[in-house]
Amino acid sequence: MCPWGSWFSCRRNVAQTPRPGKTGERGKQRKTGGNSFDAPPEITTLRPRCTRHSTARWKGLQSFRMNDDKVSALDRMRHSTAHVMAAAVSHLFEHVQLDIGPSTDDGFYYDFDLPHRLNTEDFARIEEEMARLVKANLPFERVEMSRAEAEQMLRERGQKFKLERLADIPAGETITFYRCGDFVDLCRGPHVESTGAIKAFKLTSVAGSYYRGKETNPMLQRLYGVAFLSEKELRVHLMQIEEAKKRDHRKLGRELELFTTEETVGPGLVLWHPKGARVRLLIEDFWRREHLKNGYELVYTPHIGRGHLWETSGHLSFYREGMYAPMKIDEEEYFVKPMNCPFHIKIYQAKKWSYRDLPLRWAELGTVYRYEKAGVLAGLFRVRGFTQDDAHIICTPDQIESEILRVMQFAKRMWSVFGFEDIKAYLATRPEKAVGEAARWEQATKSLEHALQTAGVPYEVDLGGGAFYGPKIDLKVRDAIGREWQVSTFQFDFNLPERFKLVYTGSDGQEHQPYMVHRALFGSIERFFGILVEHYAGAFPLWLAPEQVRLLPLTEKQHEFAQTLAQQLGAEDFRVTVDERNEKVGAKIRAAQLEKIPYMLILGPKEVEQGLVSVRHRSAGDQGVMTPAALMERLRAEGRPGGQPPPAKVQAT
RNA sequence: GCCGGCGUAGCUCAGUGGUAGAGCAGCGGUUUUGUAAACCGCUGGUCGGGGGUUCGACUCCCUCCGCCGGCUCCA
Repeated sequence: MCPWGSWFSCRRNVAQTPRPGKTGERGKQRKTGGNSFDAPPEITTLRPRCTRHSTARWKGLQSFRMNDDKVSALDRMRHSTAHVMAAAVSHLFEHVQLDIGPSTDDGFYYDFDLPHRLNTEDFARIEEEMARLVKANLPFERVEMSRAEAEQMLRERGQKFKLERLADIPAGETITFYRCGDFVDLCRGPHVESTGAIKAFKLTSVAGSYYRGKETNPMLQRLYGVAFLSEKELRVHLMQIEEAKKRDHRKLGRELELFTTEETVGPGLVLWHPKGARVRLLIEDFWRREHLKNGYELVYTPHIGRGHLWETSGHLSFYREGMYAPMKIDEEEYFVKPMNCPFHIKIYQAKKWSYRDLPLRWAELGTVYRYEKAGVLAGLFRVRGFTQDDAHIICTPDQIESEILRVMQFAKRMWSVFGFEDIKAYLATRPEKAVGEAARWEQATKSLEHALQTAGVPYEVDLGGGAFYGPKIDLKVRDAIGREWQVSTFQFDFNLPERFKLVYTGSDGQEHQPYMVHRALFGSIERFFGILVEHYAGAFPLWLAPEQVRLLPLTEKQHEFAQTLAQQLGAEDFRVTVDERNEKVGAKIRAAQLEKIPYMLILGPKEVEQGLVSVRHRSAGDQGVMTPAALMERLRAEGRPGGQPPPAKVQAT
């Protein structure tokens, strides 16, 4: 079983996260879901705002609960707003069963069961009723009760979920209710003094959610809202949501003709259009060159393999639901690959290796196919066919530490080229059920931690959060608008070397089992591309722009000059087109701006006469005239991977 | 997979049971244009697919597909 299981899960966490605009609250759910009752917020401070995938199973973190006095005023207010919303819903609808209603990263939610199907048209009424309760400035009153009293009260009110939540509260713990007007809720608190403290809120969405997050449980209706301490903050938040929407890679992907998916092709299967394919090619070329520079060899492996291989690897027994049905070839079953590792292992096994040959670093942009449930597919973030930027490192025990450090530094540099400087790491250690000797786990975990310390990457430890086959490091990066993305992963694997009986000959002439590390820097090229589109808001830096320069002749009298220039630029490997349409230059500029082309050259009679170009940059605006040579020098400087764009001047796009 | 919403031209969107519309894009003309949209004309649709109700369905019902927001799954 492959190592990518846990990588897989990280990816899922990310992919599942709300679209921009509904930033980050969902992560909270799982944390609160298992709690005994209407839970107060837990550690929001560990995650920056807009964390989009913090659903992560940080078991270590989960056990940590904030004390009441540490709950921020904002969280307290949001939690109280959830109660007010629950009160409003109880007033407006019949037979409301309450579950829980915690605060989230930017607001709150409350889970209910009621016969009426809530929809967005109900929001106005609910908000109105909430506003009424806020205006009445009703006090929140804390009420302690004995378990018997609490049970009786909940039973009288017919609150079956609350009764179950009550039963979860450990014996000896104080049982508290909060009363606000006629609304009483089993809740640990704390709350604001009175509803008047609630300043600015808005209901945002309604969604189904399983009771206690269990698929077999009934599905409740969850109302989400956002809440802030002032109207102004709420407005700013709503504007940020708008900004995130503008960056949605699915929208930009279509507008900029980068990629599409198509119903008759199948969901989760990506069609790369020429412009998107060009960007992808540039990314992949860069990736390959960097890997070769960094001591990797590149390999290629097939898309399908015999069933026997996947039996040995363990995929068929442990991962089959993620794999597509086999195809029969010459009476033999073949499977489309969900992972690349077994093939890399087979390359290793093609000959005998000595300790002198190690470490081996083999990389592949391997396209894999995995079954994903229909409901979870999302743009490029969650697809059924994708390309891993995969590599496997096979080394001796005394090489692992330097190898891990090397990978860490490699990742840092790669991310920085794409403008991601803010990186955080999560070290996941041995879970209860695990394969591999304890000593190996310990050595591997230590080497991971040392690498993090040496590389100076801030990290948190997720105790027991590793996959059963080995410890791992996951990296998160922060994008241009502050959202976090789970991206790279480095995972030890004590399982596959065992299953495939991997060996090398040591200096003692004996056979030893090598260490194996799986790593992906970008995760999946598709998803990385989607992140990049949102990070750059579609305005790729010069080196990645599918079209770098567009020449805009004023009239057809300048076409010839434009073509000559275009040829010169093309000869220098710049990606150039000429807009020869019968349009005014303003219209040509507008088109180029909307296509987010970095440079526009306006060519009129003056330029032709003097042999100059009038340069306009998509964000810096009019740059004046210069010689073609000067322009090319500038393009070369800016057009290196990671090259700096000119200072941006505010410009409406 | 589950809950809710949505699906009308390439795109964005009007259209509440009685002959399918607009803007943009595209195409053809006119215009020869100086840093974010010239003007005129034309083309373009099984109203996501299938079934049903009805004299008549884009509109109402059922079902399937896809998309969006969540939940779940994620060895």
